[in-house]
Amino acid sequence: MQALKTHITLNIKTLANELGLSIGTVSKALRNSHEISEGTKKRVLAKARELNYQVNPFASSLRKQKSKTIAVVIPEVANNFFALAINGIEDVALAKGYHVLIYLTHEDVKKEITISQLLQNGRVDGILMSLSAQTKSKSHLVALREKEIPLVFFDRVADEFDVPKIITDDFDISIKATEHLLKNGCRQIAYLSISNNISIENRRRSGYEEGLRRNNIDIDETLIINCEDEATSREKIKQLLHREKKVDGVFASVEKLAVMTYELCRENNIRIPTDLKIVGFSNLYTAALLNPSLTTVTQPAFEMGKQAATVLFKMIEKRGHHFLQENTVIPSKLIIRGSSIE
Amino acid sequence: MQALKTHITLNIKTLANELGLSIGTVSKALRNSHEISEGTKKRVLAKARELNYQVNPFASSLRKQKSKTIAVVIPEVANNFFALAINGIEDVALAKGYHVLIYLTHEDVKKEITISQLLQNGRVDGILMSLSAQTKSKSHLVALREKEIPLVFFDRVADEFDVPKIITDDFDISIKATEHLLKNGCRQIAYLSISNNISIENRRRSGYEEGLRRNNIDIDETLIINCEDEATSREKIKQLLHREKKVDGVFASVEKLAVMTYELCRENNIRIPTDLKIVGFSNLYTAALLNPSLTTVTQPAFEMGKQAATVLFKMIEKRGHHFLQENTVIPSKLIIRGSSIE
DNA sequence: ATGAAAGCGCTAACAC
DNA sequence: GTGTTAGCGCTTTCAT
Repeated sequence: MQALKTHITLNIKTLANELGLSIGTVSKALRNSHEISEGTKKRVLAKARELNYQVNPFASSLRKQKSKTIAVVIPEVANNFFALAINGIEDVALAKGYHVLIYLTHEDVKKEITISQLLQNGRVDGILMSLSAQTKSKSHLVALREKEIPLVFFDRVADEFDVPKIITDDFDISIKATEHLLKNGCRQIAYLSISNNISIENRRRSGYEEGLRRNNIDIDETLIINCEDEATSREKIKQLLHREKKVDGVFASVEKLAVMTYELCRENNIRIPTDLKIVGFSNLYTAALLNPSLTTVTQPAFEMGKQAATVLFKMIEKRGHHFLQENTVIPSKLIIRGSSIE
Repeated sequence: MQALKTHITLNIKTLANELGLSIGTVSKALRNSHEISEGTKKRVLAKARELNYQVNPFASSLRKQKSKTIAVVIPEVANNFFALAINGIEDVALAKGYHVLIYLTHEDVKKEITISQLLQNGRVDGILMSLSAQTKSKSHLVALREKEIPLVFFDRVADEFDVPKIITDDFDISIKATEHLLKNGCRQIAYLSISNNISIENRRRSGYEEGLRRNNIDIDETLIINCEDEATSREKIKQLLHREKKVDGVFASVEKLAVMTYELCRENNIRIPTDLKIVGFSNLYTAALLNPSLTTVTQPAFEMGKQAATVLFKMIEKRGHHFLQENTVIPSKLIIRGSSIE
């Protein structure tokens, strides 16, 4: 038994009936086809507005095999970098008339895999992704590629994976940050890593090591702390701060770890910058107001999001896959504040 | 010999052909219908997994008139409150198998209206919204209601609009915050308002006024600053800090304004808390690390998001029931830190 | 327990 | 310049 229709659905058919036109004509008029006379177009548009007619997106998507939607897959949203990147993405998407679906992995590769599977069914025309700290295997990404869904990485990228990537100059800026600490007297500089599985991380870490090397400082593996596991990283950093051979500098590869170090210093009466100097990757908008103000490597988060979306739309529109080499590097800034100089 | 790439779409029909079943049977098996024998279900599921078959979401949505998608419409994402709220929302949505579209108004009511229009076409099954500071007229919301799209407000709500609302105890906590400043010696307390058009704002402001009233302090309208316009609010606050009759306390209704006050105090050599005491609504996770640490009214952002989504899904599932009275109030916490006590 | 078939609302190829 | 119609892929009623 068919459910009673309480009110007539406002579809292209009712619109056509109202106008005494065929649905084909109305459809074309709505899409501003050159086949249709100006007069008819005007009439149709006026009626559509009058009745507040909206095209059914599912019927349209089904027919056209396009969703006008992109997905943004990121580890976290309560993070200044990603929040700003979303702003950039949304900016471009809005201008293109696209919708933005958001998926959070919470740094959990299992979620990343689940989400990647969800996105294989054509729900989105393209995907912007920043990998979770846990991600090692890339089979879920391969599956996406096999479905030929345009994919762009930003910030947390898989180097060996052949898609466009939007990154910052992690290596160079990390050298700069490390040398800045060295110049300010640090000799035992620890590196706080968010993972050792992701390319971004390796690039930052390599920059740190290169910075030491250039200044003839031996690399001490025990100063490189893997803070992948949120639960244990606090304890690891605490131990680091209390080790016999005093640590006098910390380079944090992500904001969260810089803040954690601040908290631990406070709890353990370690003075910044006197006892310990700190530099951290961060888009914290209160960096200058911290006690002491935090020296940051500030990423062009908004620009990176914007650029990532721009490249993705190029791929979506050109359906050709000649963007594989397109790697965009946008420079970060080292902003020197109180935490790294006396 | 490589075969020509014949683009065979993996749809329910190919799946049915592979299995030697009808598409109807396959469809039912996939949805675990009781009409289908266990054996067939197993066979279908196995094959679906083997071929990595995924239901086409648009065909399914078109047929079922359900999108399995909700929209979140918020003023900003680079804001700790909203970012945490999204976490809560995403949490619930994921568990329900729903997708989350995100729309940012950037506090611009024009964008809010455009977005509301976009969402009238059935693209989403429900909407979670936090109003822009500019929003006065509600006709765009009326349109949404006329289309019978489930709608839930959170945080920035329109009081007079008959939909479920998830808020915090703005009035009570604002009294508490104001009285806290009074107890600590403030007599000229300014209130920084993000708008005078939105209910949330009125509730916070009323709490501030009630706090003064209870302590027999006259309300001075010149101490209530409307910071709706981002461009001019910095200047307004600056003037406030320099007025003849010295301001000795500031209650900021949103995080951004508290931070702005910090910045201005620094620039103008005003000492916190000696010269000026500050309390602000904020979910800043570095509040304790600021110089001085910031006394905050901390909202249960994650919980509010979660609750908002939960109520929305109730509405979506029960189609046309009466949640109109359902107002949920989740208490905030006043966390006293260095900016408000000597 | 399975199959056939009618449409969900739209677009585009083709007919006039 | 306008109309007709065949699907897009799926769900669901009804028939078997």
